[in-house]
Amino acid sequence: MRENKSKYAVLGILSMGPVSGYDIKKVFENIASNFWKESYGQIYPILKGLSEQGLANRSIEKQMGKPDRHIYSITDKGRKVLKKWLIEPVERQIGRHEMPLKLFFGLQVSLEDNIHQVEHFRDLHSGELEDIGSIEERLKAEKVGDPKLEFWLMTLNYGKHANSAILGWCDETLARLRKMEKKTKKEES
Amino acid sequence: MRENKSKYAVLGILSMGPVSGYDIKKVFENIASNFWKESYGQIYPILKGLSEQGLANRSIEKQMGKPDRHIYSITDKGRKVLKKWLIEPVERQIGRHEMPLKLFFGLQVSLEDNIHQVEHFRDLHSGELEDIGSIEERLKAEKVGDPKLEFWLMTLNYGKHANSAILGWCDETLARLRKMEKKTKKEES
DNA sequence: TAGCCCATGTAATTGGTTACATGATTGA
DNA sequence: TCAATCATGTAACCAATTACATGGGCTA
Repeated sequence: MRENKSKYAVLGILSMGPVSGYDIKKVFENIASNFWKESYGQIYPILKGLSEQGLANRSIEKQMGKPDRHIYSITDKGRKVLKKWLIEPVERQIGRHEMPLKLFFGLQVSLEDNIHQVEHFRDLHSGELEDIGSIEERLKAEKVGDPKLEFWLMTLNYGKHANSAILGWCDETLARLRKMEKKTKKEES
Repeated sequence: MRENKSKYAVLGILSMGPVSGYDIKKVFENIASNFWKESYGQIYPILKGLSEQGLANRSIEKQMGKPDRHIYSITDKGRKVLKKWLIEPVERQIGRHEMPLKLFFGLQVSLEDNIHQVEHFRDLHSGELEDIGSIEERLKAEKVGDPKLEFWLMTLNYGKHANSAILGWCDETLARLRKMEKKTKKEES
């Protein structure tokens, strides 16, 4: 089964209050960037579909000097559909991870090349960890007393665990690769 | 830039020795299932493309009582293209993680529902950890002395770190959800 | 005898990104 | 004055899965 998760992601944002397609993109970029993303090419057609299926209603908000905002609100039917999806058990999904794939073919390049690749990969993820940290601080300040905050912090914590684990793996892997490097140098001499 | 990584994944398998499309699928399923997968719908057209571009050569192996095997071998040009990709730095990729997405909308369902979901998610990943363990033992026995072994173990270690981190997150998250549950019960009484 | 393994491939469909089109306002 | 932000949407394209088509041999 290949369900359209984007549809539920959008419906989920609507469940927290009426927003525009533009706003939805912003939420994913600014709060949930750590585990989700959506492009406009998905969001706008989905919003159209949701209102056609009676899962959301559209109203237009006029602004001066700026384009009109198309605001969508979730309907009772929409909320029901969302809840049904939320309690459905998640399925196992095999992601595609480029870093281990490249290392799987590591014999094709030099140990030095492999080391550079892992070092670069480590940098990417330590940057991500920092980003999560700043989102966390911002939310803790902005959302005091908001009942959503506790759930949002849990999703940020997911990113913290995932990225720290990768840093740990990088360090172990770099140590192993450097050990191999020393060994081959010894054998050469 | 939206590069075709499947092409390099297939080329990478060919770099380790001549194989058929069927074999390639098996390698991903039995050794690399932890970080990669390919469907026949991708593999066969890619192999066709590779031989058209001079990156692989095809030969046919006849078998009795079984269908012919179409064996592909990598060419020098193919090996060069693969190496170029292997040393290119990996890009940051925002995956889509359904579990934190659902938790992001956690307010829409009961704490109990959230707990069930996380418990189920935990089971999935502890199963995955076990799978990785058995692949590791099998490889250690089968591939003694093979220079690829060390690299393959590093990719398995990636899965170990990633999955252990998720288990840790699940435990923390379950504790937090249960604490919230107790608190709401107290408030009700 | 039902179902899985062997083995190759194509066609249909869905999922997702990127480019394009439009245009005013604001800040560096 | 250049770039960014605000704001909505479509069209073209690429990536990937699933279903379909074929068919013999093996095993529970």
